[in-house]
Amino acid sequence: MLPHGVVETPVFMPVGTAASVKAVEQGVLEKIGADGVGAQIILANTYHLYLRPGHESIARMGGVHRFMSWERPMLTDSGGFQVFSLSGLRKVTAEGVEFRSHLDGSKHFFSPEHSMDVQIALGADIAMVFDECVETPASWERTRESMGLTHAWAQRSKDHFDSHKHLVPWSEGLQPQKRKADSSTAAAKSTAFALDDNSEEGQNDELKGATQSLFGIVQGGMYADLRKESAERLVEMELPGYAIGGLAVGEPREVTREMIARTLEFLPKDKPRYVMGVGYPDEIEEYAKMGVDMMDCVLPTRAGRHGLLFARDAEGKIVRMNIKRREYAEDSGPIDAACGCMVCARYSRAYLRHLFVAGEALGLALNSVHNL
RNA sequence: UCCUGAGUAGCUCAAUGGCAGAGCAUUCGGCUGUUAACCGAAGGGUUGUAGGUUCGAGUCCUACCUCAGGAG
Repeated sequence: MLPHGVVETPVFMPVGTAASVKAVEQGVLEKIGADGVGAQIILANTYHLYLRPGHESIARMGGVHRFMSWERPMLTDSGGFQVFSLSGLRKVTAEGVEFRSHLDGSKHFFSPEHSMDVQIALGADIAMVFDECVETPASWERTRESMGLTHAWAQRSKDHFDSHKHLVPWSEGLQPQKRKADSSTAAAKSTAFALDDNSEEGQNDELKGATQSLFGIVQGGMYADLRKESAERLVEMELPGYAIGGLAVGEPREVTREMIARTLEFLPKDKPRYVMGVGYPDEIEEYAKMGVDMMDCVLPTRAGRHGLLFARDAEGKIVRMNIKRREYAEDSGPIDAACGCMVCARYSRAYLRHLFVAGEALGLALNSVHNL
């Protein structure tokens, strides 16, 4: 149970880094699916929102939910990955990370405690522990050292979070989404979404008791023994959910799958298990079948903005469609006849190609919606 | 009719007399906890035409053609 509602799993979370799932308006995001139901939960980013417009400003504006008018659950990434991936000048110590803003070069310092303060202020339904993502490839020794830092930071994140988290944050002015309750999140493997704005009375009261949650992040690079150690160490902290981080950073798919499998077996099945940063549509399907409950990825939206669409061939296999290709110039068919999304129901490949080639913003939005 | 300026890739333009290039466009590829409506590759030329000078001419000279501006 999250402050802004129930999330049915397995679930894919669109990435909305700067309080925006790029090119997709919130009202559309809520109902993009074939069944008229859209994203259940989105991801926003601590690092980016801290730098701009600033978490304190967002808190004064009523939190991310009210700020961006998103009434459903939201998860915030802790900023650890951003510090790793885009801050050229950074200094990691046991205390935290000193880094320079990619916007203006100004110096900043993130500790686990500070990351928690920012995520709490943003009003995240689910916050993530502040972790360090090790580069790939990295030696076993380097990976283990980094993993140890992540564990220490996870404990500090939890200690700080537990004494500061909010009840139903910043949502006084917005009605929480009312939807069918399903407490067995990890067990629910149905792909049918059951969000319902007309569910029974009393749902609001139940939601009001929900607090922000903090998930742990398993690291350990590409070493199964370290993955096991990391998972066990985090499970000892008794967090409400666990993520598998540090994957899909350049390693082969087989390695990703292997690391996920070798981590899942040490994570409790009755809590959400979240693989961060994946993936391709077929990967999402595969990992969900392996028992992963949550995934997020920029791919559907970024690829969409870049003209790469995902569709299924006659055999149901996922295929890539580069919509700018000449062959679609007068193709009156939908992206994917079996898709049923609001884009496939209405627009042709030829039109989408035209929009993309002409640089029309609508094309970016429609491509993103289809991929999501 | 005369004067001036300009003619180089599909377009807009570079290139001290010394290997003819860029941007855009075109065609294709890439994208995994977003610095990304982004990044990359490829194709594309008798440098307006005809002569001349020179070891060597997109570049200098002559004539012509086309376009723009000006004068009459």
